[in-house]
Parts: sequence; C-alpha cells; structure tokens
Amino acid sequence: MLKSERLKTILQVVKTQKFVTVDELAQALKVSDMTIRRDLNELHKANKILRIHGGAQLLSDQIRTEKSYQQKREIHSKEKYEVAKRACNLIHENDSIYVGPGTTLELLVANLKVKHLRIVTNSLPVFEAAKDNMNDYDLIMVGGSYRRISGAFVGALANNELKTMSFSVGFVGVNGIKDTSLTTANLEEGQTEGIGLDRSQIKFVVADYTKLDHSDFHQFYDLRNVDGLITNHGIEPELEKHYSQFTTIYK
Amino acid sequence: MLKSERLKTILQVVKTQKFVTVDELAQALKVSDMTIRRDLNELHKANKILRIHGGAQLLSDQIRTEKSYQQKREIHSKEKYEVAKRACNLIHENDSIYVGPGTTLELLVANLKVKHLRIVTNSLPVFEAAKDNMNDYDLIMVGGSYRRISGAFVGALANNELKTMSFSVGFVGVNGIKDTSLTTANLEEGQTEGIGLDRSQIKFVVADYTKLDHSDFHQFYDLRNVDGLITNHGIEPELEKHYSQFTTIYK
DNA sequence: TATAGCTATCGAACAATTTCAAACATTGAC
DNA sequence: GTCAATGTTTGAAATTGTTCGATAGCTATA
Repeated sequence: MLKSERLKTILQVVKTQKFVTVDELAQALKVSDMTIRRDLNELHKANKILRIHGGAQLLSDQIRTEKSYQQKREIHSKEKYEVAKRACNLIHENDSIYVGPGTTLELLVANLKVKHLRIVTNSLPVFEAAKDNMNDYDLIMVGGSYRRISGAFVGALANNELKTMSFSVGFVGVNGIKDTSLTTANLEEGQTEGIGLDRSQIKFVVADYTKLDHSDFHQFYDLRNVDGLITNHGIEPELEKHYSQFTTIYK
Repeated sequence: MLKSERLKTILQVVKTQKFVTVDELAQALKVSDMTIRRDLNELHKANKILRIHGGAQLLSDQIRTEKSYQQKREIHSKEKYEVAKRACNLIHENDSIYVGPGTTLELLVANLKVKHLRIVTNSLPVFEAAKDNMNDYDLIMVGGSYRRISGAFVGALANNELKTMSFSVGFVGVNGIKDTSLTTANLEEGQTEGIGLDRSQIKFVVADYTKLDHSDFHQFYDLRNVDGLITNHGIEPELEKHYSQFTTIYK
C-alpha cells in the first residue's frame, strides 16, 4: 500500500471513529507502530489531526464544522472512545441490539467489529455511523418525529414501533445520573429510550464519568433496573462504590 | 502495445482506483518498472496525475469533484428538475404529504417553498433533503429495514407505520411505466410506496419522459388508481394520448 | 495525597528494504 | 544505420522496521 493511500485511510478512520490508537492502525494497515507514529506526526504537522498520547483524534474545529448541531461532540473525545470500546465488548455475534441517541453511542457503532448483528436505533447520527461501519449489519431505523437538536426520532410512532421489537441487548446514553435516576434533557427522547431498554433482555447505560452525580431535567429510568453502567477509569472510587449498590459497573 | 495506448490505460486505472503502484502497473502492462516511472513522470508533467513515491494518485481536485460530479449529473438533470418543480405546485399549505424514494422526489422536497407542511418519507436521501430545506417543516421519517442501494426504509415495520397515517397528497417515483403498470426494481420498496399511495387522498406519480413506456421487474401499482402523472415537456404526443386515457397528465 | 513501581508509548538512531533516476545497453521500426 | 522506446545496472534517496533508553500515565501502597 502506498504511503499517501495509507495517510488518506488514516484520515478517513479518524473522521468516522473520532479517535484511534496507534496499535489499531498498525494492525489494520499491517505496518509497524513506528510507521504509524510517523504518519500521525506528519498529519499532525499538516494540521489534519490532533496527535495525542497513544493515538490521534479529530481536531476540535473539525468536529464543530462537521456537524454544526452539537458542541458536545468536541469535548471528552478520548473518554467517550474508551467508554464506547468497553461497551463493544459486551456485544456478541447474532445479537439484536437497541442503540439510543448520543455521541458515545455513535462511537460505539462506529467501532463495532462483531459480525452478524441487527442494529436498531432511533438516532439518525447513530444510524449514519452504523451505515459507514465496514461490517455489513442488518440495520433498522425506528422512524418518528424528528428532533433537530439531537437527531433523534421520537414520539408515539417511534414508541409504538419499538414496542413491537425485542432486543438481546440495549444501550442508552444519558445527560446525567443522580442517585438512582437516569436523566435527560428531553421528555420524549427519554420515553423512547426507556421503551428501548424495556424491550431489551440486558440493559446497559453508557456514561463517561462526567455524567455521574449530575442531573438533568427529566428522569426517565431507574438505575436499579439496568444491568450495567458502562463508564471509564476516571470514575471516582467513592462514586463507583455508591453506584455499585444499584448495578454492575463496567470500567 | 503502443506507448500512447499505455498512457491512456494508466490514466484509466488511476481514475478508477484512485491509487496505483508502479509494480502493479508494470505487471499488468508487462513492461519494466522503469518504463512505468517514465510514463508516470510524463503524465505528471502534463498535469494528468499526481506522482507520489511508489506510484501515482488522482489529482486532489479530481478527487473533490469526482463525487459531486456523479451526484450532480443525477440530481441536476434538467428533466428531473422540471418535473420536481411541477410537482411542487400541487402542494398547498397545511398538507400532509407522503414522499417516496427517488432522486426526483429529493429535488421536490429540496425546492418546496409552501409553508406549514407535514412531510413523511421512508427515504433517507429525501429526508436529508427536507432537513436541509430552509423552511421548518414537521418532518417524520418512516423507519424500517434499510436498503443500502436506494437509501429507503422498507419491510413490515415501514408498512405498518405507514398504515397508521393519512396523507392529503402522496408522491412516488418509478423506474418505469408500461401500459397501466407502475414498475420498480425492488418488490419491498414498491410495496411500501404502494401503501403510501393507498393512504393518500390524492395520489401522484412522478416520472420524467425517459421512464415512460419502459418496464422494470416489479409491478406495484395501477396507473388508473393514481390521480395524476407528473412529467415534463419531452413526452411524445402519442404516449401522452395513451396515458391520458388512464390518468391526468401534468407537464 | 504522595510515592514507588509497572507498563505502554514515545522518539532517536541505525539497519534493512524499497523506490528512484541517471547512465548506458538493447531492441525494433523505418 | 538512425532514432525513439525500452530494459538494465547502479548508487542515491526515501521509506520502513528494529532496537533501546527516556518518558508519560496508570495502579497499588503507604
């Protein structure tokens, strides 16, 4: 493979996954890690990516311009990536999974490598990410009314459609977790996510540590009813102990 | 093989593959690598390709234009635009409209200027076009299984969802119209479109003149049950007379 | 919180490999 | 034979891989 071809591939990967490690790239492109480092440094010098310890991520301004609808995307990219990778390990071949809206869950489906999955989502960004994933998944969109701000489909249509389905695993993101309450900014979105969880045999909530011990307006689910809280290492031991009373912590 | 012939072949390969190595070309064209290098340098001097270490790649401006070129050819074809504009005039304030998949219908929603509409579609490209339209429409997506090739959502989920709705006007595109049959390439897609029409008080089929008197594999609706065929001026008088037996022609 | 120890990552230096172009030899058409 | 195109040789340049000591980041322990 030509060098410029490799550089282009790297850029492509960074764009879709927001973050990559040196090892991942070295394995995928079948070159040594040193070569990848040199490539990343070159791309960094050309101001195409942001070089960080262990890998690279999208430039924050690229994140902003790419999708103007959310500034959330530009922060905590690495943390979200960690959480997403952890969540990937909980998915197995032939699963039918529900994936709610949220940037972390976009990363989840973008980084999935398990084969033979049925992915159901009510989020357009998540759908797009799954569509761009190299593996050829059975992809189902839950339609409904469109919320421009989050890119999610919600309302009675979405809810009714979800109620006709059953999932082996379900993942939702949150804006905050306070005590045993999962909270979000929008009532309708929370309701739809709640139904997605209800219809899932195993229920996971995905939240980097910045979401813990914070509360948003609408409570939409009880932490005691979910099977796992997927977060990253940044979680404070005190909080971990607190939440582990109610559910399993994956970090 | 003549030199000029070889140069042409190389250009062709670069165009289709974006990247090519010296070795690949040397083996394929059965000449020495040195000859290929000389060829590549010549093409580079003529500004036809970008020479890079180990091979060659498309000029960066060719890469940029390449994608949008295909789409522009598709989308901005004059005939489709005419048809789309004509269809726009059949939509009025406060309508609830169903819009099926198809490039002409993408143009339709992109050019809509009527206010206070509810737009329902099972096509992702149509949805995206409507989303980008400046007017703030009530936008509803019908979810379901995703067909990568056309960007449409189909199957039982989509069908059931459509069956719960009622539209004042419905628009579908076709691959071909033969006698009184609307035909399309995919059975499921046709079924879903058919239901969209069934649920519409006024039913329109949209087809530039190239679609008339052509047939695709699956028949999904009867022309005698639609209220209008929207086409452009290129239609042959003979065909117009033929189809006007079955429905109203808008051109 | 601070510290020590561990591991992964890093870049510099060097070696191995690949690619390059110049110079020259060869081929084939006229 | 002449000339243009092509092949071959060869040393230089570019790229990549490997080794290794330094450093960053994390974990466990006090």
